[in-house]
Amino acid sequence: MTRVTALFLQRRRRERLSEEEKRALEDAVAEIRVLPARHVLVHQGDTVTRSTMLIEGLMCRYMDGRDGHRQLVALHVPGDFVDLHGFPLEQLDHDVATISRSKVATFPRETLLTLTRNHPHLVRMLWFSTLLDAAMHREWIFRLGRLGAMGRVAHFFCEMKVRLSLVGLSNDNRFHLAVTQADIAEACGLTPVHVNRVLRQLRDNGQLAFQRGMAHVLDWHALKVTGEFDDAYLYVDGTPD
Amino acid sequence: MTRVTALFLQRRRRERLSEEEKRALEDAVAEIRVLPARHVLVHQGDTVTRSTMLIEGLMCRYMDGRDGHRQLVALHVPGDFVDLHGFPLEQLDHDVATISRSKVATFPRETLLTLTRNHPHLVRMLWFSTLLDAAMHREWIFRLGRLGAMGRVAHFFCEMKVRLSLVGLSNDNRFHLAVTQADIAEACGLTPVHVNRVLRQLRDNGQLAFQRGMAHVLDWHALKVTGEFDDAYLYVDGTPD
DNA sequence: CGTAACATTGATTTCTGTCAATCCGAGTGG
DNA sequence: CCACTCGGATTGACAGAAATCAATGTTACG
Repeated sequence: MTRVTALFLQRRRRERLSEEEKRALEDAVAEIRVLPARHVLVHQGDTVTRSTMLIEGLMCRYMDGRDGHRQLVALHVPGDFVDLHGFPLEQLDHDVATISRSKVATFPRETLLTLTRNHPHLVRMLWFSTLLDAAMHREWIFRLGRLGAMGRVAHFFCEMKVRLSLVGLSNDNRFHLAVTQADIAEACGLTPVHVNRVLRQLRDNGQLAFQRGMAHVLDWHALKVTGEFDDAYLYVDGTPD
Repeated sequence: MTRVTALFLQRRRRERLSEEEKRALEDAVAEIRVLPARHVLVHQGDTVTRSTMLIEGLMCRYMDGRDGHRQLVALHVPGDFVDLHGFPLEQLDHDVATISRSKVATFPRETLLTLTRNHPHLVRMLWFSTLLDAAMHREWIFRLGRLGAMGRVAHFFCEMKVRLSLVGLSNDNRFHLAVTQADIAEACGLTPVHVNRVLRQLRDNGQLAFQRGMAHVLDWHALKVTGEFDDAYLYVDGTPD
């Protein structure tokens, strides 16, 4: 029997979850839903009464600027909790939305509270998963603060390739990523027009081809150099699961 | 008797710590040390055997780029844990260092593990404090991705003013912040030269004066507008503005 | 087949980085 | 007490990167 939570922390460097813990987490799922593309799940300031894990699809977290421009602060792939930060914080400081059509599992806040009482070790795993988000946030800060446009886009694709690989959604050098150039722009702090030019350069350089939601890494080493990418911050587990 | 941990989560929107929890946290302090300015406390990749709370001074977390440029990912004021992320993560993905001479309290990892077993509610407060860091990371992503140079520097000073106020280090519109223009540049993803020009503009605009480590907010409202600043992400407890 | 969303391209402007010099203030030693 | 030095701050001239403005092209889909 495959569990909807099977991808949670998959292949991450961490203590193992016991069978009992896995079952407890699985049993905490109250509901499984499908959300349409471009659907806002949580609004900034909402009081959080449940947490959500992404099972299939692509979701993001973002903040709004005064001029209406959005800045993505996270992109979520299957296996990620998309709003677990709201569990200790009780309110969220940002919006959470789908990018493509997504299947999600819902964990009621009350059930999670019970879990934390009965499974202290599982709590540390949940905590760990939110700190993985924080580590990715830090890397995004680095990306935006220190890299030029080429580096930012290259770094973005490097991260997505590794994260999708971890959950079995990229085997060779291709992977599906249902984002538009405008989404990439919102993630990388650029304009869509400039993202377009950068993608062309990466293609012409023979590093990366991206079109219609399909990324093809042409030269992984070169792409990592361009994006100054090192996957240490993703806490990938060396040992097989 | 004042506790060294008295400033922890001070004036943050959260459940209260009981007297017993406060005592347990205080008792977990193994050592109090003074670190010189510009001293690296934790290196990227180090295995974390203890956690550190800043009592007095100013510290930062940063990542190194290939060309030797640093990017700050966090700035810490008294009352902050500077490396609590390392407790669940076990290793850190970034460096932690002092900016000015700092007094810190040390919590051995083992002691914290015991705490988490005996005080489940306190664990959620520690978790909360790391997610406050994550919320600040997100705001920094927004700052870098969506604001121009003026906005970034204005936003930076807005955040520091609010955070220092929370721990009693800014009463009127002045506060001491022992950073150089180069530090501000590393936090805001700019060059020191450009930070200098922006500071001059902010001074000429009558919004902010900063010299020799002393910031003077001349027009709080205007500064917040320039930095598109809203303190919601700091989870301040019952703030009058 | 028409429409809307997305992608592409070129021309131009604006902003920030780079380079290079100078200035200033605090602490130091003669 | 006064040169000296050094880190940090300041300024100006210039180059380069990315934004902006404005079309045009392409694809998916009802």
